Amino acid sequence: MRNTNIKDIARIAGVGVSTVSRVINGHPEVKEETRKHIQEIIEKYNYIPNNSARNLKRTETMDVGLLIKGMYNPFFARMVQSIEKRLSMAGYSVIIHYNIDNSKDIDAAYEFITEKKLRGIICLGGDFDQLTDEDIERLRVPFILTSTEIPLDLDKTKFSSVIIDNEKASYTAVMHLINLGHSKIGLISSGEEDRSVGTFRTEGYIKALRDQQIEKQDHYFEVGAYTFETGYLAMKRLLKKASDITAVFAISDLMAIGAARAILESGRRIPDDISLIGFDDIDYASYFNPPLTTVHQPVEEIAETTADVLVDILDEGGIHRHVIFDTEIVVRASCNAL
Amino acid sequence: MRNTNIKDIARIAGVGVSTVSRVINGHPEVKEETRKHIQEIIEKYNYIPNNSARNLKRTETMDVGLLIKGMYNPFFARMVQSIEKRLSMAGYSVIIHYNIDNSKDIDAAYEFITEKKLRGIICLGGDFDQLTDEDIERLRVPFILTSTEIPLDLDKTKFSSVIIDNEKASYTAVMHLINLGHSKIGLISSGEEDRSVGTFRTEGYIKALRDQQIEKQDHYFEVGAYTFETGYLAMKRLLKKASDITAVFAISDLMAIGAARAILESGRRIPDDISLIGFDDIDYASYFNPPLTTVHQPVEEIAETTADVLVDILDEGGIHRHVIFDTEIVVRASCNAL
DNA sequence: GCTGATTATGGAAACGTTTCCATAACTGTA
DNA sequence: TACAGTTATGGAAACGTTTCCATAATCAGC
Repeated sequence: MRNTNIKDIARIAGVGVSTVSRVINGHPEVKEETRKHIQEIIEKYNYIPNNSARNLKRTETMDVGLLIKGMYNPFFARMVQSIEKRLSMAGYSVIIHYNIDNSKDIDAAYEFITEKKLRGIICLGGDFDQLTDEDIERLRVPFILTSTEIPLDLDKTKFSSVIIDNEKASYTAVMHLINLGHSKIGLISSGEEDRSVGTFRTEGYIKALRDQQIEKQDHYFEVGAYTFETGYLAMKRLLKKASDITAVFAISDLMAIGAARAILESGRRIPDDISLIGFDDIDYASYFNPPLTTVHQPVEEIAETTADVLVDILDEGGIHRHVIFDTEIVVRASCNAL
Repeated sequence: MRNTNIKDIARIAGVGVSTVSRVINGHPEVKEETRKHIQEIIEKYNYIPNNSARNLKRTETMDVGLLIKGMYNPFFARMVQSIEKRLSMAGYSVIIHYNIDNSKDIDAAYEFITEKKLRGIICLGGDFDQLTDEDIERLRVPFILTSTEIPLDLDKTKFSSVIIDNEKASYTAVMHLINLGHSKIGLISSGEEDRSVGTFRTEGYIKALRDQQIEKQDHYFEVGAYTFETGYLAMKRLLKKASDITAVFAISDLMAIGAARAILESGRRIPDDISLIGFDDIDYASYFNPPLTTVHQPVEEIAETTADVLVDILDEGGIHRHVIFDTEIVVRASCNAL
């Protein structure tokens, strides 16, 4: 059975197709009476415009892409939900895609956009250090980065970003530990090279130590990949080679909680023997035992802003912008004064 | 600048549009030589077919919907990722939507399908107890349920489901506690009525007690909503009115971990004073302190099967089916023998 | 009631595909 | 060489909209 189309409605209502089209799209130049009449017919016959035809004619879709880097992560999951909510309220369909193979994130974005004819794209995480102006130009649609680091030397008017200052956030986390009297502070960071989220959080750690004239020890440093498992493993290595540390900063809550397991397994207590601080402030953090002190990211605001920026550009012809959110330490029970 | 279209390619290649179309769609009746030639032109000009036009002509899209019930939940987040992976490999775009308002899930599904012209829909969670055959008929596209309970008296040939036996799983969890010597067992379930996931898990609890001739105590029962917070609050109430319980079964890990916080805050220890068992086996369960004994759901297999069923129906004309996965208790450190 | 301006409406082209149908170009056989 | 049968190709209609342009209807001012 063929679906009813605009012609059917026009015929039944005894008007032209253009008038029906105008009613559907809320154009003002239709007589109130006619509008009502057509509206009724539409309701009665349960008519829903064909999106493909619409998109074809308009030469654009109402689809936006959400490219998510890496494996499952509760912080990202939270972002996805809030972004979707906002975007769908604005009438857009959100097509998600996880870039889990190792293709360059920018290439994944390009393919995603062209293949699905997306109107815009939001990248959640990912590594864009090698990004060039040409890469962005090639995309042809609004490009928004979030939860990642943005490269230097890029034309800032050609893309948007909604991020935090990772170095600063990290600095305050380590300062928190130092203020508590710690100087033997382990670091569980991520293994990336280039200017990534991980390297900036590492920078913050280094800077805090330097500012406080604490000598940086290379063997206090270990690497994971933002998961429980890798945090656990990194902590085990750390405990073996740096058994004198009194505090640990893990650059994600997942890794911090993984590390906690290793600490506990070794017979040490948190925070009595080792203080522990994480990063993100995912829900898990406050419900961990002991409740985890961590760096809070305003995930809800970040997500909403990210979506709003895209909608503003798409619907209102807004310009690209770069917003940086503040983070704050939320003190719970996983750190002790020395 | 207009995008290159099939006519451009045809003109440049010196062939008809239909031949180009045949090449694009891999039809066999094109001479190898011609195919090669056209292929080259396509590559050279970076031509990508317009999906809207294609969809319009074919009168169908390549979009499938993923309707997610309720707020952020790590179990669902995990499912989303695996389902997307599978579906996108099969060439489908996955449009997500969270049904967070209180509209009936089946209505949300209907709107989602018609509005976006979806080829099929997967519902993650949600309440479908009032579902009728007519509701499903109205959808007109393959309808797959997962992580929910499916109503009785429905024509099973008209939809698919990929689920677990909630009552049985719950039964084994409580039996585990009973076998450990517990008889004063608190229950933190969900507040739904009807035949929902929560009621079935409650049923399993009741059945286990009955089978072991343990009298059911109404004040051992509390209600939450699958979140840390509600689990915490439920446990606080439970502790107040049923301070003699020696074990608690929470029907989701999130609630179990929330409950753990309340137990710990009250000065009691886990498992020494109170044994605790959860449900789902999210990643966090094994990294909680103490590691949480829980009911393991094979989330990866469930997700993959769900996606595969949909693809099979869509691409191979497969029939609807109903698969039930086994669960198992994974014993960790949150339960003690009495 | 006439004019000119304004408002409301209808017709048809165009968006970029796919596919049916017709025909051209080849094959192999007699 | 002629023919039927196959294979390869091209043309054009159709999918369901939106929007431009033309025209019909209405209105205000005299």
